Amino acid sequence: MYRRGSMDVALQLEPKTRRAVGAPCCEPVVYPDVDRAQAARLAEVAKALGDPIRLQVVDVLRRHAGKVCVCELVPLFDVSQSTLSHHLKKLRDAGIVDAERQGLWAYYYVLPEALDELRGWLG
Amino acid sequence: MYRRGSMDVALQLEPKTRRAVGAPCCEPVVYPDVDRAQAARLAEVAKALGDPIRLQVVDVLRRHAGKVCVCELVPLFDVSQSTLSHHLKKLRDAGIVDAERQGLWAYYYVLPEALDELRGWLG
DNA sequence: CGATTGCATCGACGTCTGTCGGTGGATACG
DNA sequence: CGTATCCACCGACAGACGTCGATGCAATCG
Repeated sequence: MYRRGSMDVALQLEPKTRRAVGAPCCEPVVYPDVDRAQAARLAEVAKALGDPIRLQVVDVLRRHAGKVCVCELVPLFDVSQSTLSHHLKKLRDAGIVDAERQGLWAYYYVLPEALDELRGWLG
Repeated sequence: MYRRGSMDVALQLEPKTRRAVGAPCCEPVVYPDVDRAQAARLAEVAKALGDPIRLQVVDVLRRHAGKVCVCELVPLFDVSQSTLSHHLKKLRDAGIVDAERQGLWAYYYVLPEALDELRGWLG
């Protein structure tokens, strides 16, 4: 529903010219707030990836191309289990991963759409 | 110098099997710390993009495909000039943008390499 | 020269974040 | 049943973050 072209902010940025003293530097440019929602969404995904541990978790899940048990994730990182659980929640909240409980274990996997959105914006 | 393949964490993630009680859930997996540096770098870039204003600033700069004066950026956002300057510094520190002073004005532009790195990791 | 402008930096503030140890609930084993 | 295990959640706490107004500084204008 977003994504019309890419994220067209549609700015009129004129090359700057000398201006009269007392006049403001630049004409104010109207900002289409349609894209703010998408910018907020993209930033949310980027923010979730903005921690080395979370980024590596996503990397492991993507590479594994399957569902990975939390107990396999924990020994990969030098943080406590509760901290890793906290990171996994952040990734879940950002819609980057999801989990599936299976008996005693929780299996995590990547939801590729969120990453695709970001990659799409990156070009 | 990084980038060997992509970011190969080279994990041995076996499908989980039933284990004996008293034994730990999973064998600890050695983690090659070569990739931690790259993960830290990617996370640094992602973190810098993890704010809606900064992401939109980068969007404007990329779309404009040229150097944009700070005074043209300021009216686009609902934050003070000092706040925007702070965000621009964050983007500079992350290596995503750079600036060039020209007389009284500062012109910002995107350094595409940082974004390329992240896009490369995203697949 | 003095005044003004564009921009970065400083100091302050409330909030968010990453980390931990501890706790609790659900499930599985014996 | 009791016990052990996996995992999410709950404080707590130090540090980082986003924001602002004020200040500083260089460059330009008159």
